[in-house]
Amino acid sequence: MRLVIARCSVDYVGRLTAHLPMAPRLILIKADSSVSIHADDRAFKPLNWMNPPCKIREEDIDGSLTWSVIHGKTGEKLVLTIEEILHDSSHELGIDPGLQKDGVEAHLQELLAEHITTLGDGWTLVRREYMTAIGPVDILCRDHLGGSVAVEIKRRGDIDGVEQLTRYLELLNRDPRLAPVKGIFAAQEIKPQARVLAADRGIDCVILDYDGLRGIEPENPTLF
Amino acid sequence: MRLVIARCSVDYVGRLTAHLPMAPRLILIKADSSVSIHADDRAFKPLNWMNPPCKIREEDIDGSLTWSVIHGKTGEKLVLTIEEILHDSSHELGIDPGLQKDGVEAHLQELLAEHITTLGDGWTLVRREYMTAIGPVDILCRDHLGGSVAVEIKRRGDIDGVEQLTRYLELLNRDPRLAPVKGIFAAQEIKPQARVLAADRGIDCVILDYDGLRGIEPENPTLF
DNA sequence: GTGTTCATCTCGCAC
DNA sequence: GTGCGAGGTGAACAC
Repeated sequence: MRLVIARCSVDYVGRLTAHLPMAPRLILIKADSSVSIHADDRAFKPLNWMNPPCKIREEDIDGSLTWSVIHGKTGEKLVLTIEEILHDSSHELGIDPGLQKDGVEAHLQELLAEHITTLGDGWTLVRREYMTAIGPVDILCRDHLGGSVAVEIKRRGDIDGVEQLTRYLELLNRDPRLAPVKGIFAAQEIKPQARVLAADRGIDCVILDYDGLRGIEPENPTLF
Repeated sequence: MRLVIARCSVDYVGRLTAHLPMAPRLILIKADSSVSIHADDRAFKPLNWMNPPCKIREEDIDGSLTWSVIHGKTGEKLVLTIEEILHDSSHELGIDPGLQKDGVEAHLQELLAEHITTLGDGWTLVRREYMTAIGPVDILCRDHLGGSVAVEIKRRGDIDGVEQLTRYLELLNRDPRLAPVKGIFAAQEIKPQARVLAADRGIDCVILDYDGLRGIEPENPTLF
């Protein structure tokens, strides 16, 4: 990884056209040749960048330094014009062991499938990721009377999720072995608008208690 | 901006729980106190980060360096345990003049509004951003016969955009001053599935020629 | 490869 | 503040 602090201007031509006026910035050049330009705020997003795979060509034209970064597949172009280099250092980092995550949608699905009776006594799991022509339904199960129920799981329940479940239900209800199929929209948090739309479509809403499903004290986790 | 290359492990507890094992990485500490941890690949996304507003507390416990970053509003926590610092430098950058963009949806909307006859001879603009209860319709106009037309503009036309326009049309058609309202889905590129759904809903699709609208040679832009 | 969906999405804007 | 939509979204996973 090469760290450069420099006064530079940047031009990007690709999915859009963008320009950064001359100013001091951080330029990150990583081992995969990807380049990102950072200002002195915002943790997440660089001002400008080029994703791998790409190639960097360094040129010295009329005493002004120019770095051209070209994407290998799309031909997108990022051109840095450098007026003054204030810092330049390189470091060997090696490949990263990577991030270990917990608490995402897949895990919610897993937990709810394991504890399907959370939705009602006597309910049984048919299967997770029940395949349909337009995609997999998160969970297909049966209620205590044997009626089919399709469950759509989201971390945060939005209007889109209700639309998605609606499309699944429309399709599933064409299958005589399943019909009639009820819908349940399950999420850790459901937006009011999504709740209204769900009610209008005859879909029940269920709030998922992540920690409860894990059987852990429902308390804010602390590190130390 | 402070640049630190260090062997570190990272724990994040907040919207999810995540852990990075001990390894050499870049730690960026910006002027707004935001922190991001980068591996030696991927231009865009840090391995881990904390957005502003946040506070950093540095501690030296049992000879091992610990940086705790806590978000000011949500209480999210990022804890860095540092084993060895390989590089540490600070740089004054000042505030950035910012990115100038061109070619986004707003500009497409502007251009199409200016050249509304692109959609048909004798068509007239009613207004851009026509407000409804569920949000603004990109363009409302009238065709050569005076019939109302709602236009949804996207850079890339996806199934979501068709759903969105459908909701607007449903609402607009309840207004007796406007009904019946036709729909047009306009984008630089329209996905086949979106096209099928639009056809099914009686919505016309129009491909927007960005350079054509600008009156510029429809050629790939090159920098030099 | 293309398509679909998730994300600690981030970010901006309007109400 | 909250909601909604855009993003050069990026990234992962299925087909």
